[in-house]
This record gives sequence, C-alpha cells and structure tokens, in this order.
Amino acid sequence: MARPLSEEKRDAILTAAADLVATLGIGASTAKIAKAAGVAEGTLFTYFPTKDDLLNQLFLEIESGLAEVMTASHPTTSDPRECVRHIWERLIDWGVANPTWRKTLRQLKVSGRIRPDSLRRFDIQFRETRARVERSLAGRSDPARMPFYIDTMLLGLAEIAMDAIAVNPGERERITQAGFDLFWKGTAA
Amino acid sequence: MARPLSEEKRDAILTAAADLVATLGIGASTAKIAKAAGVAEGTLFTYFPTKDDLLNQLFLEIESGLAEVMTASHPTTSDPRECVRHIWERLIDWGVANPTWRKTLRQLKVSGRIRPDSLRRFDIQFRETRARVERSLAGRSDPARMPFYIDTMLLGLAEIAMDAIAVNPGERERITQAGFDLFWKGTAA
Amino acid sequence: MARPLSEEKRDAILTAAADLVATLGIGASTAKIAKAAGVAEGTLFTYFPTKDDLLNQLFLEIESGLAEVMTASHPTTSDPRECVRHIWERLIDWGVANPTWRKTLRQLKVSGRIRPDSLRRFDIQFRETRARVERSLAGRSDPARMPFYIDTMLLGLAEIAMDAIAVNPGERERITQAGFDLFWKGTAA
Amino acid sequence: MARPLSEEKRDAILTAAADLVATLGIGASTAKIAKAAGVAEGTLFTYFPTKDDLLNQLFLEIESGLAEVMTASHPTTSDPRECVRHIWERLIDWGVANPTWRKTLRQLKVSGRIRPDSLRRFDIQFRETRARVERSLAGRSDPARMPFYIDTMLLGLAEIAMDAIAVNPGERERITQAGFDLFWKGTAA
DNA sequence: TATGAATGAGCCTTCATTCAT
DNA sequence: AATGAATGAAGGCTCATTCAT
Repeated sequence: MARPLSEEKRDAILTAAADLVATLGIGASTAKIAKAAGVAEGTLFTYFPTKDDLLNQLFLEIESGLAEVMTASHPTTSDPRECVRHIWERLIDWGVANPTWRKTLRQLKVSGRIRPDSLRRFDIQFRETRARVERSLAGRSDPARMPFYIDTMLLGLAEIAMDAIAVNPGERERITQAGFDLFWKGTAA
Repeated sequence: MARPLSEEKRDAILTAAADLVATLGIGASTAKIAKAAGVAEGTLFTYFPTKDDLLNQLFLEIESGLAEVMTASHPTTSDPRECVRHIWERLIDWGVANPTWRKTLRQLKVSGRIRPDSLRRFDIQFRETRARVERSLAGRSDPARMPFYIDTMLLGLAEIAMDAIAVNPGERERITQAGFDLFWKGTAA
Repeated sequence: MARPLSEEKRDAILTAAADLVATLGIGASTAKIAKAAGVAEGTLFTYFPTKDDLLNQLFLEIESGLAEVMTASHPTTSDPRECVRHIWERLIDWGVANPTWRKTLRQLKVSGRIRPDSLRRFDIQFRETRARVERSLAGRSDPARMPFYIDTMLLGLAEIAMDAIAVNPGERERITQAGFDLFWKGTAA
Repeated sequence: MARPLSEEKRDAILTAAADLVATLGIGASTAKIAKAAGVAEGTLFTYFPTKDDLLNQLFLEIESGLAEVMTASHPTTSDPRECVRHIWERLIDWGVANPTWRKTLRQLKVSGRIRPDSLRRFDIQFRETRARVERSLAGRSDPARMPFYIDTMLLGLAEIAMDAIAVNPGERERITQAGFDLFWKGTAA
C-alpha cells in the first residue's frame, strides 16, 4: 500500500520548472528545479521519469490553462465582431496575467523537445474556441483562408501583441485595440 | 606578419554554429561546432573569445544579411502598396531561402544571451527600410499606430507567414498573399 | 535519510589530495585526485564544492593534526627549557612522521589560495601551545621580542630543521638537538 | 646570417615571468608572460625552448643576483661578528629591495621543476660568501654543526626574517636585529 | 515514497607548443 | 628572428539519472 503521489508536490515541481525555464531556458537543471520546488533531487524523477517528460507535461499544463480560459467565458452578445473581440481579450488577459508562463511556453516551443502528440493535444483543447471564431468570421472572410487566419494568425498576432505589452505595459489598452483592429480588418474579404 | 586570421575559417565556424544552433538550440556545444566547421576545438576561441561572443556575432551576421536583402532591392513603382508588397516579398524570400538562419535567429532571440547592443545594431540597419514603409503607410494609417504597425507587426507577421510556409511549402504563394493582405488591410485607418 | 555522506570517502579524497599536492603541487587535477581516492570525478564535488574548498579543508585538516599533536602531550617537568624542548620535539616528530603532509602544507601556504580565515583558525588552535612557550621564555628573553620568537621563529626554525632531516634522515638526532640549541640560546636576553 | 637573439628581449621575458610567477605561481601561462614582456607568444620559445627552461633560467638569474650582492660588498672590519652581520644585512637588504624576486624564488623552489643542476649552481656561486661566514664562526661554534648553521640555518633564518619584514615593514630594523641576534647567539658553542 | 549521494559523460575554456608567414 | 594562428589534451565543474538508505 504505497504512499500515493502527492498532487501538491507535482504542482510545486511544475511551478518551479515554469519559473526556472522562463528565466534560464530549458537548460535549467533538474537539481535547481527540485530545490526550488522544495523536494529532493530524486523526487522529481518519481513524478516525471525524464526531464523531457517534465518539459512536455509543463507544456501541456500551460496550454491547458490557456485553453481553459478561452472556453470558460462566453461572450454575451451574438455580434460576430464582439465575439472574436471577447476571445482576443481573454487571450491578452491571460498573457498579461501570466508572463512567466508565456516565457516558458516560448522556450518550450522553440526547444524541439515537445513531442508531436503534446502539440496535437492543444489543438483538441482549442477546438471549441476555434469553432466559435470560425462562425464569427464566416461570411465576411475568404473561406479558403479561414485556416490560415484562425490557426496561424490569430494566436500569432496575439503573441506579438502580448510581447509588445510586456515591453510597454502602459500601452496595454492601445495595443490590445490596435492588434484586434489589425486582425479584424485584415481578415475581411 | 604571422598567419592572418582566415575569413574562411571564421565563416565556417559561423555557418556550423548556425546549423547546430538551429537543430540543437544554443545548447549546441562548442566542440561540436568546431568539429562541424573542420577546425580544432581551440581554434574556435581564437575567432570568438567566448561562446557568448560567437552567439552574438552569429546574431549580428544573420540580421545583417536580412537587413541587406531589404536594402538591396528597391521597388520600381512608387505605388505605396506595391512598395510595401515588395518589401514583404523580400522578407518572405529571405525566410524561404534561409530556413536554417531563421531557426537559428529564433533560438538566439529566445536565449537571452544576445546583448542589448547587438539588438540595437539591427534597428539601425533596418532604419532605411523602416522609413520606406512609413512613407508608404502615411496618409492611410493612423499615425499614432505607426510604430506598432511597422516595428512590432510587420516583422512579426512575416515571421508567422514564414513559419506557415516552412510547414507547408506548397502554399507559399497563397500564404504570402494572404499575409500581405492581412497586413495591408489591417493597417488601413 | 538518503545515503549519508561517508566520512571514509571524505578522508580518502583528502588523503589523495595531500599525496598529489605534495608531489605535483596545487596544480594536481581534481580528476587525478578523485581517481586516486577511488571515487568518481563528480563525487569529489559533493564533498568539496570547489577545488579551493578542497584545498582549504586540506590545509585546515593538516594544521589541526599538527596543533593536536602539540596540545595532546604535556611535558612532565616544569623546567622551562625542558618544556620548550618537549614542544620542539613534538614538532619534529610530527614532521618526520608526516613528510607528505609537510610538503603539502608548504605547497598550500605558497599557493595563495588559502583563505585568511583558514589561516586564522590555526592561530586559535595553536594558542594554548603558544602560551606554554611564552611562559617558558618569560624572564630570560626580551619581552619585546617575544612575539617574533614564538610566532615567527619557533615554527620557522622547526620547518627548516624538518627539511634538513628530510634530506638527511640519519642526522635526525643531531639536527633536532642543534636546532633546539640554536633557538634556546638565540632567544636568551 | 640570422638576426641575433636580443639580450633586451630575453630580459624582458625573464622580468615578466618573475612578476607573473610571483603573483600567479608557476601556473602563469607562457602567453601571459609573453604579452607582459611585449613579445609574441612564439618569441618566448625562441629564447627558452620550454617553459621548464624558462623557469630554470629564472631561478638561476635570481639566485645569481642574490649571490652577486653577497660577493659585491665586503665588510670593512675584520671583526667576525661584524662580518657576519654585514652579510646578514646584505641578505635582508636584497629581500626588502626585491620582494617580487623573493616571492618568485619561493614559488620556483616549491614547484619541483628546478633541475638539480640549477640548484647546485647556486651553491657554487655562494661558495665565497659561505667561506667568509665559516671563518667568522670558526672558534666560537661547534665545528660539527658548521654546515648546519651555515648551509641550512643562515639562509633559512634570513628568509623567515624577510617574510616577517614583508608583513610588517615598519619593524624592519628590529626584526633585522632580532634575527641576527638569534643567529649569532644561537650558534655560539 | 522520499531522499540525496554517486556517477561519468560532457561542457566551456586555457594552455604549451608548433609552424606558416 | 619574429609573429600569432592552430592545435588537441587537459582542467574545473555541471548535469540527468540511478540507487542505497
């Protein structure tokens, strides 16, 4: 009757990893992560058999959080523009509220150590939001370009906007607005 | 009067570094880089005193190449749209022609090891192109948003487009077009 | 609760270090020391975070041993001359018994890598012996010269004598005697 | 008809080596020494085929200087005590005037890289001075102990005194006096 | 399960020496 | 003779992972 793995410790490790990866890149050592999490070096490996596993779980955890934010709140209006705008703002809110996670995410994406299936998982979680955006753009955007606009550009633009806000927090409102306008006008047929 | 530093070797090191950083990230070891460049481990350090120096030079070299491409060719028409389109296409061309350099650049940017002055150097080299874009957008874009459009969005969008093309080379034409349209329409007042 | 640090290994490392430093100087590599101690290269650093730390601990360990020898045995007589002589002989005994430690000590002293607080620690350990010598010289030596005689000359002379014995082991008795006479007569008022 | 070796460069290298060895120990790199001497890295090796050769030459050069100082000046009196005292003071003078050389010498002696024949050479140069001391001690010191007093103790004591002065320059007079007294009284029969 | 000591490959850098110029 | 680029073997230290406790 072995002691069960502690959710608490798992989270502590993940949080510590996020912090250190954001700061130091994926080169952050497992030893440092363990210490920051308040667990022993070896304990980390009972929760994540491999550093790669830890990194992948971290990716999943963060992307889940982001997807959740998207799914959690629905716009009250049925106006297409307002609907996309609502999503856009949730995206920006998330980025502003979680600067560390964003940095971590960037490091992870660039690291080449996130497995294809980890990447795919995100698409699934994002599916519902995606559908809402698609409905909102329907009729006013070239249907052939829809995947490009939604899968490639929407998140890409949001990231750029978040970066800009990170550098210039005082401009948050204006950047959010300008970014959204660019997307909305740019995707019109 | 002794053997002069060899431009050839310097370039070989830089090229090898670009290849390996693109593949392995900035964790690519100096030993591997030296071997790939066909020089002794120690030789790398007579050309670049430090790994950080190597990384910064690499950044500078790549950004210079990009800036040069922008500056080298001028549009024939004076039509503003065509002028920006010309620049946009040079950007995409460069990205498609140098996929390794793009990957390297991303790794370097995210690494936190590029010195501020290296980053600033790029702004200077890009200044002329920037001015041309500014002139082209003048009158049709909100002046207050100009810096955001040019400094933040133009290159950002181009990068997203390049990524999309890298994943889907057959769609090059359509992505290039769609990306440009998004920018051009999106930046209208 | 994990495997405890092993006193045994620590000592093996220290002993190996002493041997190699005596022979090769402080340039002796940590790799060689680890191998000689029968532990992995990395293990050395779990016992001594830094080569400098190893060197300082080594210094402390050796000086402690020496100080202990001084403190451990007390002369039976209260005759001042015999008292100093007793100390002098303990000193020489120690040197003869531990030729490697003496060589190591010399290397360490000359290396410039022993921290001031490591040096000071010895003074403290030596304090009791020092007091005994001071009492023995009292009355027959110039009080103003006392610190010079005890702190500077006593140990210095002993070292010279030990060196001479090391070169000429057969002369041990005579050198010991001659050295002591030199000190005793030389410090008379 | 090749260019002859330049005495000047040789000296510059030797001087630079002395400085750096004093500061850094024999670990001082040939590259640093060459740079400090104002010559190219390779040039050092046309003057000294090997680092060991350089170190041995350095030793010889410094010991020669010291021996020369001893031989150069003769005491005016024929009083034995004054004669030894004169020598003792030359020794101390030299040490105080050349702190760097003393440090260098200590490093070299301890390094184990000075060849036996280099060591022997000094004995020869010192022979004349030695004879003078021997004559001065004759009659008042135990003849059997003469070699110990002169070869071992005289220079050893002088070194200790020099060290003490180095630490406490203001006490120069007193230390010189106390050291000499110790030697003189201590060597009486 | 939790701990942290143990491991040895690998990392960046330095170095004495050689050799093309 | 003088120069300094080229070399590859160390050097000190870090790391992901294993395993005794």
